[in-house]
Amino acid sequence: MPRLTTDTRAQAQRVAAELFATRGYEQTSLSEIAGRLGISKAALYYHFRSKGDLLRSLVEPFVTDIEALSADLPAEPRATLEAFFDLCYRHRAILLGIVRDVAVLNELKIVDWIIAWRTRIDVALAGPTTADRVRAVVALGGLQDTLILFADDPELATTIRAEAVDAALRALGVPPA
Amino acid sequence: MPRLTTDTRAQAQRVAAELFATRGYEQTSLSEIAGRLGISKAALYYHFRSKGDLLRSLVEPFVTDIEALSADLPAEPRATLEAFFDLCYRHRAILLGIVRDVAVLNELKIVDWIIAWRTRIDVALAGPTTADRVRAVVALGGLQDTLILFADDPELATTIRAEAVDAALRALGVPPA
DNA sequence: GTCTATACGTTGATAGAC
DNA sequence: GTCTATCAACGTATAGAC
Repeated sequence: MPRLTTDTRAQAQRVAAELFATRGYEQTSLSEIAGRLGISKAALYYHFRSKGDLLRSLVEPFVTDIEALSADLPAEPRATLEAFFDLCYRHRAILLGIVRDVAVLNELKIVDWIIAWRTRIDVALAGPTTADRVRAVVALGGLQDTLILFADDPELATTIRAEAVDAALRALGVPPA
Repeated sequence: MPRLTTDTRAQAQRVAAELFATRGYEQTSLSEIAGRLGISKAALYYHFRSKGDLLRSLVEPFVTDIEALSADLPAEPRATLEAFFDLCYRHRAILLGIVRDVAVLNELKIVDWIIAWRTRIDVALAGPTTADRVRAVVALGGLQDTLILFADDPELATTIRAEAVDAALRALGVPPA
């Protein structure tokens, strides 16, 4: 017998991710999540120690993937930008949630970690000086904004990806191959 | 006799802008604002009808300036990008607050307005097709990210501005003059 | 203009029955 | 695993004295 969605924990994560993405973390109450699942708030506490714990369980796969990427960055700038785009695309649900309520990064206490990670990619992409970093910020930041502003566009992973990577590459100031 | 900071209302706005920028809107309580001012929570309600009203009073000048710019856009892409940067720079305090907690845009009920305004600038800068808009998003988004990530850098308005505008211009794909 | 006091809702979280 | 019941803490907002 195939089990479809029997796992309450996984369902709660799905619903939470969706609500966080639209309302933001703080604006989403556990009552609301429980309500959608048709269970009580207290039942949620059987599956998650706290609200922050639920959030952490969503962000964790994202963090793991980022670690993997930044530990093994491609040599070519274009490949790096594509890998970055694809990674953010895969985790676009939780990415939207974070963008919607950046303050959660404080709660997660991973702000320093994020800065370190971004800096590593920035330097690898553009170089160590401030001017280099500015170019990297425009490129990566712009690329990421694409994922947010075209979040609902069905062509996000194809047409838009290609055009966005091209634009980011130009922003970087890398001579065309 | 010179009046320095006698106006409680203005002081409240100053403190609120600062707290919103660091904690985000929802995370900032009126008690905290009142506490910093050395007055009571209730006293705040003399100056502002509600918490949302206080927020609106901060965002209003930003909105006004954006209206002015988008009603009279420069002809040259570079000038447009510079004007956009300078506008965001002038209002960087409240901009940071919004970024910190994008959900406030729902509260302000200006989401549709923002989308319309961004679209207008995007089209003027790059053109009407989706591909055009992607380039514009990378350019403007990247530019704006610069203001956030280098918010504390003293060279933001000078060196960084120049480098960022150049990068955004390249992202746009405009042939160098 | 600012205060104290208070009303009233909602939140995250816990205890204990089933 | 899920429930009901309950908690303390904090939120916005109001009433009325000074």
